[in-house]
Amino acid sequence: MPKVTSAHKAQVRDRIVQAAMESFSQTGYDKTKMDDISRRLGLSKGTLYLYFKSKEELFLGVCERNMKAGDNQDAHLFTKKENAASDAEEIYDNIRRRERGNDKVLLEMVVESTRNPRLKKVMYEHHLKVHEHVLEGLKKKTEEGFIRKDVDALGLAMALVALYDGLAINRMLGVSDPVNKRAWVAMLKAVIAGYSN
Amino acid sequence: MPKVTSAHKAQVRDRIVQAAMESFSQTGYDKTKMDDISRRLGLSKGTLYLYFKSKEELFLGVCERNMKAGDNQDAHLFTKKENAASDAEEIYDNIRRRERGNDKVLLEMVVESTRNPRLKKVMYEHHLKVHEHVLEGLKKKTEEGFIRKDVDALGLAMALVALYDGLAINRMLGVSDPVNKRAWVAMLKAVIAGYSN
Amino acid sequence: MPKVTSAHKAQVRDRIVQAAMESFSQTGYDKTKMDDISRRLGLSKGTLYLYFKSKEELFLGVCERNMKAGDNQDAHLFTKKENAASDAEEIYDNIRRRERGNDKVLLEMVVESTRNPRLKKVMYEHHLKVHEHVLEGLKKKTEEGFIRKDVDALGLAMALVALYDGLAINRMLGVSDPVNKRAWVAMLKAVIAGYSN
Amino acid sequence: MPKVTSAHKAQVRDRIVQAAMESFSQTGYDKTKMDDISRRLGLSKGTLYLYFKSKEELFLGVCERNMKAGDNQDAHLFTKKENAASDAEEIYDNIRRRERGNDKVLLEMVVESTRNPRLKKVMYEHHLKVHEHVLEGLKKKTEEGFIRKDVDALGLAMALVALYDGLAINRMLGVSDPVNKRAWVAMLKAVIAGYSN
DNA sequence: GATGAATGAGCATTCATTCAT
DNA sequence: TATGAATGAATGCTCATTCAT
Repeated sequence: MPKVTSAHKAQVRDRIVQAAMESFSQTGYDKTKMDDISRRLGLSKGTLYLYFKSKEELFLGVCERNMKAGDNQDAHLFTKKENAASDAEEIYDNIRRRERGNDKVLLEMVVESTRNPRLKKVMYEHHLKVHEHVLEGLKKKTEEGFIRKDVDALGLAMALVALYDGLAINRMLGVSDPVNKRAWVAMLKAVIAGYSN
Repeated sequence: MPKVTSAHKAQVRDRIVQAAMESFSQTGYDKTKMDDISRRLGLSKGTLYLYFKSKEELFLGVCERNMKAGDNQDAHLFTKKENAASDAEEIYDNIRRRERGNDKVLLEMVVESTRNPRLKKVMYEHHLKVHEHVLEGLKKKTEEGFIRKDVDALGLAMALVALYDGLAINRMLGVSDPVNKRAWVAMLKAVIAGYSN
Repeated sequence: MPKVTSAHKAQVRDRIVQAAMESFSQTGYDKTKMDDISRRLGLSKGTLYLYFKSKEELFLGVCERNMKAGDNQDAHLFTKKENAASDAEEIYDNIRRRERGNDKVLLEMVVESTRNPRLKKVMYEHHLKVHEHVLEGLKKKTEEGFIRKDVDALGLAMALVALYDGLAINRMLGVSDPVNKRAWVAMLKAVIAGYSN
Repeated sequence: MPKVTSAHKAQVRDRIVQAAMESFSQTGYDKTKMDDISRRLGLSKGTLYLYFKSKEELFLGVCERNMKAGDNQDAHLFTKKENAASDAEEIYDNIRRRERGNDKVLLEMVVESTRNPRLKKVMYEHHLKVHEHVLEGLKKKTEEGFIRKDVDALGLAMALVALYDGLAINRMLGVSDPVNKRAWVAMLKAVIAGYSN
């Protein structure tokens, strides 16, 4: 995937992606100028084009990196019914921590993806992976006897991800994290109450 | 707010907003050209500026209209525990039906709102209204004895809205409606199982 | 010259020219919008086009009117050597009074005339008339024996007009009227001292 | 003030100002298109914006340059009474020579300055400098005993400048240089006759 | 005659991209 | 490799002018 292979190149490429992500986050894809990114890096505009063929390609680079990060991190999951509330909070915090800074680009990415098939594919596949990851966790809990066997685990996994994504939208609109957490907890408690043994 | 006031003018204004919404939905705010919108309408570019003093103002017009539409529509709610699944589906379908065509702009609007305080305010306030609306429904169900009294109704209301919003993101990424509905149902069943008497 | 002949028409035409002159004075030809003029008049934009075929034509109307106004007014002239200073002041004041409000358009007109042959012609001819008018005055004074016979009266006449025009430029730049008058008086005293008997 | 600083850049900047001056002179500020200027230079439109951030800024660049040029050049002044006429002619020619090409923009500048405070300031200050410069010359002549001590030297200096400016207006209107010179000479002879010892 | 909504050519400005050094 | 000056297509917005009512 990297255009250039020496260690140094890979490093520069990484710095560019990082700076681009910050810019895209703050200003949005369209409103971010290549100039902004290069200035943020202390590099010349021309250099960006040594590593990425176009602005769009750079954006895809950012997206791909975001899709990779944290892929395999283990989400902490429920322990026992009584701890539902505090467990739920911890889960929320964990996910939040992982993506510090990402959230705005993520939305941006979703919006862009409706017009960019390649991006859509990358994101769709990543989404599936996340679903599977959560599903994995749920299955483990089912095997441990924590969750009832007749639950639609995949449906629930997808819903949990969607819930989290929806709270990201709240955050964009200025809803504070504690309030979001409250919504998350209220829902998770319902899930545990309803689906656990 | 309307620059021109006669009945006919209000109608033209509406057509413009409608066309703009379609364009913004399909192409995104930045990539939509004023020319596109006017061409879609069969009007001249100049005319747009008789009704909206800038592209941004037009976008806000679209946003405000979206925020208004369906404000007071009653969401069908749960009937009895046994019907949980089919009720959930119906709710989902109801909301979906209301916003046909809107979903993409909505995301676009969220993204833009992070940079436009005025838009952010409009959307935040609308969000609150939606929360209250759902809360109202939950309270009625609580009074009817369908939902347990110790439930954090507001938290749950917010979570339901967030869940729905999150599924909108899924849709953007190409997740099919039936699959989304499955996630929604899985979650709602959990809520009913966990929170209803 | 008037496009329409009934008394009422002529009157409307006059009001338009007057309003246009004010607008052109304040904002300059290019920056003045037809809208500004019509709004100032409380007439519709379309109406302007019933009286003038184009913006440029309207500007010419303004110019022609300016060129006509005050053509035959008699400038007060020198009385006797001893009164030179006060006479000079009075002359200056007289001319000033005549053109209240005009000065800015006049400059504007000169600038435009370099690109508009028809306007140039109108103004050039007017200029000649003014020269002749002043020349007339000087000749009378020569006959009265106040001015020496060997003076180049036409050259002097032109110079007096130019001096006055130059002071108009000063005014544009913010030089106050008293200061301008001082310059005028200093020069006129020299002329009287040097050329009178 | 220059956006770019290397030697080569300064040179390009100069070429731009020069070309802009020519265009503004010929076509006037408003009617000159950025395209015209860039085409005249054989540069792209975008390049202009590397050196000046807007059309207005470029116009100010032209103005500032015009205000600087020839600031300290010494005007030849009167020698003796008998030479009044030829001296006057020479003075006129000298000033004329200095400003070849400028005259139209100067008028344009005056007109614009009534709407642009920054420009007004630049021009007003330059005007003062010119007045002082001429005053200096007159004072020297007074000390040399050529001019009478009781003359209002500052008033006279201002009047001389105004006379010259007024002749510039004549030129715009198509009055030929010889004719203008005749007016100038007629007036200067009067001054010398009236004010010299 | 009068109106003012509609028009669309015109223009300043921006910014992704290239390329000579 | 790295640079950043130069490019020019693209686009939001303006405003003189027209014309149906």
